[in-house]
Amino acid sequence: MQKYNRAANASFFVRACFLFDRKSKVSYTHEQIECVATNFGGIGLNLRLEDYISIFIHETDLTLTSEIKKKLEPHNLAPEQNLVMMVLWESDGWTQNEIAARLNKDKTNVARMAANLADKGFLTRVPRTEDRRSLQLFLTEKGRELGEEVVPLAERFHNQVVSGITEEEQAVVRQVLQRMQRNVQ
Amino acid sequence: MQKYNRAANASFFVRACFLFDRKSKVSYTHEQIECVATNFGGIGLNLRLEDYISIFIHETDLTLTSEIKKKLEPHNLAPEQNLVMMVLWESDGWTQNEIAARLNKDKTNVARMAANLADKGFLTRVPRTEDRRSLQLFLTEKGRELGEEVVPLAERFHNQVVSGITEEEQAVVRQVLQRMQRNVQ
DNA sequence: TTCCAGAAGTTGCTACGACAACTAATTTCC
DNA sequence: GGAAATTAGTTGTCGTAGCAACTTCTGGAA
Repeated sequence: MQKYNRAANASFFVRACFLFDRKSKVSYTHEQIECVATNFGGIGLNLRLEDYISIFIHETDLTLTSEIKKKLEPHNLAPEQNLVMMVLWESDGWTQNEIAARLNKDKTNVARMAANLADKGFLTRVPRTEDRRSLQLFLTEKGRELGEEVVPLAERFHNQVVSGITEEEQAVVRQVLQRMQRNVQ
Repeated sequence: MQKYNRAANASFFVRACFLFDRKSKVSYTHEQIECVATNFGGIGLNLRLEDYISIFIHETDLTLTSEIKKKLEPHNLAPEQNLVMMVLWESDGWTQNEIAARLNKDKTNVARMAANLADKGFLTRVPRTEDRRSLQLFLTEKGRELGEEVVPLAERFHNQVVSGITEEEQAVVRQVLQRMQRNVQ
């Protein structure tokens, strides 16, 4: 539950406020920051950690992943394993490589997830007769039944995530995140 | 480099288009989707993978992380290790627990990162005299010199990420992501 | 037909992230 | 003053993510 011992947070900012100038050349509105450190170390810092939007995106991702993880745990399913299952619930019989392409994931990880899901009895891995290198993934009855519970759960989670956020805002977020991806590639 | 063997992507969509109805109750604008599967399996799917904004956020995070990872690699620094160093470049002497609070990270992972960074010679871990449980992290000369190169690199990366994105758009993204985090907690 | 390039999948390794369970040091409270 | 609770840090485990190197299989070129 507790990532760090709570007192540390207060002490961090107390010491920061004590040791450093309260004023800084930039003003910040992020509420968790109580005061702004001035850099004495000689290294020119123009940005603070709170300014890096990539850090904020990362934290958001972790928060969302951690919550869906909790909801999936009772079903013996990890978040990314769930994505493999989601593809199969749309329709099964895809090869691991096709699943990897669909999910934009590394084939090695998809292979490990598929092996794990097969161990749990949610799917079977069947070598393709026309190409014995390929493994097709088919839902077992257990895997199909799992979908009856987990698909609604996933959709409820999505609705929870976007509740109170307008379609326009969602569109802006998608477009901006897409642009960020293009910007760095 | 190549996450999956490229042919699989084409084959996924070729088969999907062949097997499934091209029309669907919902229309999508995400360009990577060529056609829309209709669900035959009996499981009621109202959302497709492309609709889950959390998946999109996750992919964005992975893309950004992977790019900064490449840029940091020549400096023998991993992305999250870099965040620990960023805190220390602001000012050093924080305990591991304080660093964890500042970065909103699990103290176990901060401990391992600190040990790793100490092995690399970028910092030293000094037990505090007043409380011998705590380890304070201090930059070594090597660690301080690293900042001279890496801080500008990180700031250039941030500018690259947000280039062509207005302040207003960034504000919307921050506000929406914040709301999503609140929505699930 | 044989050989070679490429494709599908696997194994091993490193880096996180999260959690449980642990040691050791420090506070709290009776 | 001493037992109990709390805190800082560590170790182990599992689930991703990404990369290198490998085997096996396939299909195309000579």
